Order: sequence, then structure tokens, then C-alpha cells
Amino acid sequence: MEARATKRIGELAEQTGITVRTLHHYEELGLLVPSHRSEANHRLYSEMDLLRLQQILSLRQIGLPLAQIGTLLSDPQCSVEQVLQQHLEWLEQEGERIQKLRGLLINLQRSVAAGGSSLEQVTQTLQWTQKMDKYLSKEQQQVLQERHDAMGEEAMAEAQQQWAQLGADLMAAVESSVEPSSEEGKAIGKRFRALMEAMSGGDHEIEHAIGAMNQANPDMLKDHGWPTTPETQDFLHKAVHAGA
Amino acid sequence: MEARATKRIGELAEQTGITVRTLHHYEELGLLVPSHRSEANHRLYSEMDLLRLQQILSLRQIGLPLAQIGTLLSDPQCSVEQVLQQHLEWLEQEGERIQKLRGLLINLQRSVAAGGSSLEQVTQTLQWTQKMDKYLSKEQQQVLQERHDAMGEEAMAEAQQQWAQLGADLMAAVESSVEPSSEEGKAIGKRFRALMEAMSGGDHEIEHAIGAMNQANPDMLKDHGWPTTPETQDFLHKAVHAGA
DNA sequence: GCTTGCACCTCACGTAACGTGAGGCCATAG
DNA sequence: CTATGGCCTCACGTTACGTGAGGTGCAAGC
Repeated sequence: MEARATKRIGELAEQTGITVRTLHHYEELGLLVPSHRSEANHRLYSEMDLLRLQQILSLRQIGLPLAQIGTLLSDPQCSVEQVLQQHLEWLEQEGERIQKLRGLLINLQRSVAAGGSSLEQVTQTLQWTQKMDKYLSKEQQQVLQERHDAMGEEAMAEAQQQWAQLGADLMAAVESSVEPSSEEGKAIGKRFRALMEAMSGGDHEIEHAIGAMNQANPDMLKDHGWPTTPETQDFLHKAVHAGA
Repeated sequence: MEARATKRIGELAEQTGITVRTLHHYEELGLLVPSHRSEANHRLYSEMDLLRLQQILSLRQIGLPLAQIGTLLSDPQCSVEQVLQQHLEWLEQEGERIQKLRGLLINLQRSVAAGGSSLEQVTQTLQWTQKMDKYLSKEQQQVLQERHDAMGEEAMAEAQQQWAQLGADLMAAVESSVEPSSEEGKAIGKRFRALMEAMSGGDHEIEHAIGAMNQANPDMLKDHGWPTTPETQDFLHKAVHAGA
């Protein structure tokens, strides 16, 4: 019954492809305590120890935390399937998170390539997407993204231009006290509707969400030159209503 | 030019949805140092500070480490695109790693569902897949996996049975000093070839890799009851050669 | 006036899985 | 006799904070 422990720590480390420090660490955690010590207090590992280490490394290989491995190896009541299932779920969540970040970064790169590369540009885009996440579902975002992609360079630039022009006209109309219900007012309302529909594809939920988003934080629009005073808001609302 | 700093730390934290401790932390790192302190030594944040914090949070949102954010915000020479590109590559590597682990875990769950749920079973399977990774390319593994899947339950069980029977016969033949070149020996060789081809689909590279794998660590076979003595190895080699 | 409560302050330890020395013991090779 | 090499035991550094512990300044209620 004498289990002679022959392997020294360096050999064991080399055989299993890990470092000496890692074995030290596992001993600190109580994961793998060598069965013997030499008279010079050197660690001596037995075959059993080697087997246990192989188990540890196998479980580590799939990304299990060492604490989990410890309970798995010490507590026979611990269900292996359950641990695996749990870990798998964790992995899938991590995967989703990574993919989400990846998508975000790719979008960001496109935006940087298109616009400026300055930090402010990046921050703007990021805050914008953050708001998008808050107000629009993934499907709705995808719809917008697809419509955006389908437009092409020049169409985008033109739309941009038309929004800017509409904003200026709206501001001027309010400035010169035009009636929202007048022909001029209704024309502005119709132009707004047209641009909005071109953007959302006529999806009213999307339009509503965008409205809420813009209402909640006007700075985003203001930074793009769109008027955000209560008067312009009110005018636009009435003009759209009158033009319908 | 008097930039009055009005927001206290609690308000700033609430407005931006982070904790007070996080703001403390950012100050320790030098990421966000409030522009003023009250006479009671309370932190007072200005609008500029708020903007900087929003930048920090935006960059944090995409998973950038705080140190990177710090250099981005302080060193104007630091290229934003480059950092983004680098981070994207990092993310993709992480994603691959996660997917690989996910696949491993799913395979493992199937194996556990099929065989026993004991820890030893899991470790065996893991070590086996590890060796597979070492000796076979992804494509080769996929070929094996597909053939495995295509076989179905009973066919697998039968193959398993045939391998076991062949192992026993091989051992018995060596035991009773049968000549490898005899009809009985050649029969064993042919049975071996047949089973091997059924497994690999006739791919010689795969067969060679499996041979190397088994040669390098005989324990895997031994644990399945396959004879691994030099004599049986030798007999099998000659018998296959004679039967060809 | 005293106490309570609240927002704030400054340490300082804990987290996961080791890496990386620092300083010392023991044994063998030159 | 010393130089090297393997081993030993601390012990700090890493990431982005969480979580107290113990103290201070300020307003309100008793």
C-alpha cells in the first residue's frame, strides 16, 4: 500500500506542459497537494497525483474556473452534467456579448471611415448607438440598417441635405410666424412626413420610437443643426397634423 | 472663464448610471479628476468633466480597457483607428476561443449523455479530444465526426463490439503463437483493415494520424481493452501486411 | 443642545489565475 | 571551493471595480 511518490515538481511540470508556479498555485488552492515531501522539503508527486492533475487540466481546458473544478473533484454530490450545462450557458452568453461588441466595432469602423476619425466622432457614434439600443428593438435597428445600406452614398448625402434644408426652413417659418395650417406650413409637414417615411419605411412603431428618442434627449438633434425649441416642435406637430 | 463645477459625485453617478466607487476609481487612475473640490473636500464636477466621463463610458462600452481609454484621451498622437482595429482583432480571437469551447462542451454533453456521467468519463473524453486536436486537423476531425454521426446508435455499438472482439482475437492469436502470415493471421489483418476503413472512410492520412496518435500514447487504447504489447503490435503489423 | 441621518471622505482588502522576481537552502559538477 | 541549477517560501502586480470600516460636515427633529 506504499504509494511511492517519485516525480519532482519540475518533471511533473514538464510532462504536463504547465509551469512550476501553476503547481504551487494549485497547492495553495488545495486543488492538488503532493502526497509527499522529500527530506529537503521538496514536493514529491505520485501517480495518483498525476492522474488528479490530468483531471484538473482537462476540466480547466474547457474553461471551468478552478473553484468549480475543486468542488467537482472533492464533492461527489456535485452533478457533472449540471456544472457542464451551467458552464455552457455562461459560454453562450459570453459569445453573444462578444458578437454584439464585434458588430458595434465594425459599425464604428464604418462610421469612422465615412466621417472623421476624431475621438469626438467616435464618442458621438457610440452614444447614438447606445440610444438606439435603448429605444429600438434589434429587429427595428436591423430594418433601419438595411434601409441605410440600400440607399447608397449619394442618396444618403442627399437625404442629409434635405433634412438640413427642412430644419432651416422650419426654423425660418417659425421665425417669420408662418401659420402651421397654411399652405406653406402644410408643405413643411409633408416634407417631414416624406423624409420620415423614407427613413423608417413607413413603420409607425419605428417612427414613434425615434420620436420618443429625440424627445428624450434633444442634444443629439441639436448637434446636427435641427431646431429643438418648443416653438419649432409645436409648429412641426401642427403642420404634420394639418398636412395629413 | 470661471468654470463653476456644480455637480457632486452622487448626482453625477446617478445621471450617468454608474456608481460612486467607479468615479473614485477613475480618479485613482487619473482618468477623470474632478476640476474642483468643495471646502469640505467633496468632489465637484464641471460640465467638461461630464463630457469627459461620457467619452470614457462610451469607449468602455465597446470593451476597451481603461488604460487604453486613458492613453486615447490623453495622447493625441494615439491613432483611434488603430486602437479600434486592434481591439476588433482581439474580440475576434476571443469569439473564436469561445466558439471552440462551446463546441467542445456540446460534444462533451453528447458523450456524457451517451456514456456515463462520471468524472472519469468526462476526463477521458476531454483528453481524447485533446489528442485529436494534436494529431488531426479540423477537417479530418470533421470527417470523422460526420462518419460517426452517420452511423447511428446500433451501428456504433456493433462496431464497438467488433473492435473488442478483434482485440480479444488478436491477443489470443499472439498468446497461442499463431503465425501472422497464416490464414488465421491474415484474417485478423483483414478484419483490422476493414474496421479501420469503416472508421476513416479510407482516408490514409487520417489512418496514419490515428496510428501515430495511438503509438504515442498507448494508454488510451489500453483503457478500452485493446492489447498494446510489442508482440501484438508486431503481429498486427505483419498480419495486415500479409493480408494486403 | 444633542442626537440622528445622510452624503461624502479615505483607506484597504477581495476577486481569478497565475507571472515574476527576491532571497535562501541543498546538492552536484568543475 | 565555488558556481550552477532546482527547489523552497514569501509577496507584489495584474483588471475594474465591490464592499465594508471608520471618520467628517451639515441639516433636521427631540
